Amino acid sequence: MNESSTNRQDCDAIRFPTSDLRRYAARDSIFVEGEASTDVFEILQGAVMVLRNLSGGRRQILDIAGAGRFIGLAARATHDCSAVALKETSLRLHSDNRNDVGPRGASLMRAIYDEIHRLRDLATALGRKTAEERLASFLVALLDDSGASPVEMNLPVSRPEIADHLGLALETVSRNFTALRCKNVISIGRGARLTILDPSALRQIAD
Amino acid sequence: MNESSTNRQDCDAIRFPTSDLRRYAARDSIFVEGEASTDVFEILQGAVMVLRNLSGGRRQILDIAGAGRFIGLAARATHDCSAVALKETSLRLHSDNRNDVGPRGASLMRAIYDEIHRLRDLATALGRKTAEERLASFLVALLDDSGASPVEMNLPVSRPEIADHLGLALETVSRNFTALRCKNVISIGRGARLTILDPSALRQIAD
DNA sequence: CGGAAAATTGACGGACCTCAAAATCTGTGG
DNA sequence: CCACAGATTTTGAGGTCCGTCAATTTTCCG
Repeated sequence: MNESSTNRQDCDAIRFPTSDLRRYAARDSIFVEGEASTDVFEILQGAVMVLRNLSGGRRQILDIAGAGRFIGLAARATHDCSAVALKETSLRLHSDNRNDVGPRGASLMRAIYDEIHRLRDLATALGRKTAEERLASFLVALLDDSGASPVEMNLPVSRPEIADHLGLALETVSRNFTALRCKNVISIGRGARLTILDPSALRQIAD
Repeated sequence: MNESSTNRQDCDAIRFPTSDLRRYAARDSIFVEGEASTDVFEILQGAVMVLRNLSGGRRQILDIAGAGRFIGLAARATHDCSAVALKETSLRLHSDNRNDVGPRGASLMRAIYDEIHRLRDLATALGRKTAEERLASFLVALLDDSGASPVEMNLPVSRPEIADHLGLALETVSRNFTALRCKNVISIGRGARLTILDPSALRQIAD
């Protein structure tokens, strides 16, 4: 029942069938839980979310990754989660050669270690942090991802997606955005625009 | 103010200074968050928990690992979490040679991939599962860890530790043990003794 | 400008937490 | 073997943070 844009078979994804480059439009599926896994993807442009689906329409967004990041890591026979493009995205394929010891193998290894670190952060937030602490942690992670200190940024995802990343209801996310704004820690602009007014206060709240 | 048994410097841990084997008593610290990380440990006997500490005495137990498992994976300059022995435990040290392509490197790689898979399971449980679903998921993981299908098992951890693993209060854990018992899914014996009466029902609840 | 989508805000309820007491288990000594 | 004390687990009562449902406001975009 879904329109073709969410289907890998007939979208931009295979525009370069003989190349190791692939392009996706917003909401395009990159890979699906249970699918045979062969490759690792490097994000050249755009953004991707990695998620698990549960019964009852529930979902957990495990990662929100931008340019420079790898996805599809650590799959053995099949993927244990799905990946969806958040906007126009181009990926480079890397055959998952675990025995590659050269510079490419080293950067994959580093990416795998970062993945574990991020998942530990996420599990700690989901298990033992309050809603406000989770939101602050999320914003700090975005801040750190973006290299230097871009006090002003564009949120890569909307409220429902932040909620499914932080294990909250979207209304709770909205309420805590407001709470942080009232404390003058952030400033909320039009649409996805957001300014971190007080990064150190944000980090302190994030704990 | 703590007795020496919780201190790495003066416990059994360095009984074999020139060997790659180390022994720990229950509650001994194996490594601590922030500590320089050099090696990976293979659990030969015993059990270990890996955890993060937060402000306010909160903690998140990220992993509960038994014999055959590796811990200390994915540390770069320093460990990003701590590890504590749950009982008498012996570990073998592996220098973390990421460029090892041989059989040892392959088994480390497999362990790293398993680690990521487990962390994704945990994050999904903590973010989007109910208390009963989390407890069922925990018991299913123990069941699968233990190889075949040992319908009868010994819980490696007590109620407070299960609570800090599942992001719940210990009373909530206890109440949900009772709930599963009332549904005839499990049977609770003396001490840490526990019997899985209906594994498939347990898996269904775990979702 | 105008309709639809997204975000915010409000009221209320529920799942889980906190505090507290009772029950059970463990280990020690008589 | 039993008694007793401490620790662990279970059970109970009440409170709170967050979820659900719903209305309003703001933003998006043709």
